[in-house]
Amino acid sequence: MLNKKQIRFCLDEIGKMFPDAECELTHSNPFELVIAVLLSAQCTDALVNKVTKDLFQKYKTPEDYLAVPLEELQHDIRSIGLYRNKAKNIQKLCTVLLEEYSGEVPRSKDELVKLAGVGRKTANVVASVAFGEPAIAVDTHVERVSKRLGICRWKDSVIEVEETLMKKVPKDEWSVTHHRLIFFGRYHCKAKNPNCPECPLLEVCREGQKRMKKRESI
DNA sequence: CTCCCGATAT
DNA sequence: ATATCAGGAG
Repeated sequence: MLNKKQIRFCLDEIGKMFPDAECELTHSNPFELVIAVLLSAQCTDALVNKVTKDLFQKYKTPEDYLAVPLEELQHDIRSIGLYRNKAKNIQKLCTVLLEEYSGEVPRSKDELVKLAGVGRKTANVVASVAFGEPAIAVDTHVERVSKRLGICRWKDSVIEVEETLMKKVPKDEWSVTHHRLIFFGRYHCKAKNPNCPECPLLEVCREGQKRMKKRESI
């Protein structure tokens, strides 16, 4: 496990690598962001953006998503994958938005996670990106990177990872750090071929050092 | 825990 | 061919 100083080093170095890390899901309001993040489960941002380009032209409001049959919405998001669950959740979510929140996206995480298809990660993203609340959404990248670096333990659950990050990262850096960890995981510390040889964190990364040794022996 | 699921990179 | 992708619900 990394100590406080080592974690500070990691955050600073990752900050240098990705100073402008931000949400890559295209959206122009909180409602579009909720839809985009919901769609992004187990799917790349690039593909979500490709689909939402047309989707957001056709559907502007919760009413619009409820005005078409479920099958039509399924068809419109089919290329995303998991489209049956996602289409159903979007219509459920829109119903609740209209009935409980007069068509607006609620700001608090507690309200957000109650919406269909919105779990802890999505709620954190929306709270952070749309409403400026300090939050650390733990997705596949944040989890993998935190575990490889030794910011948390390998066996930690996503909630434990989130709690550890909130404890070890200053609150005013939560949102930036969250995005930088995603960029680091997406473009450098990738699931398949992490770029350990060119990693500025190699000196503190046990996983990276392990992988480098494995390379030498081949 | 399993299921949902197509697109893309490797 | 197979792993992976800004997960969530039952």
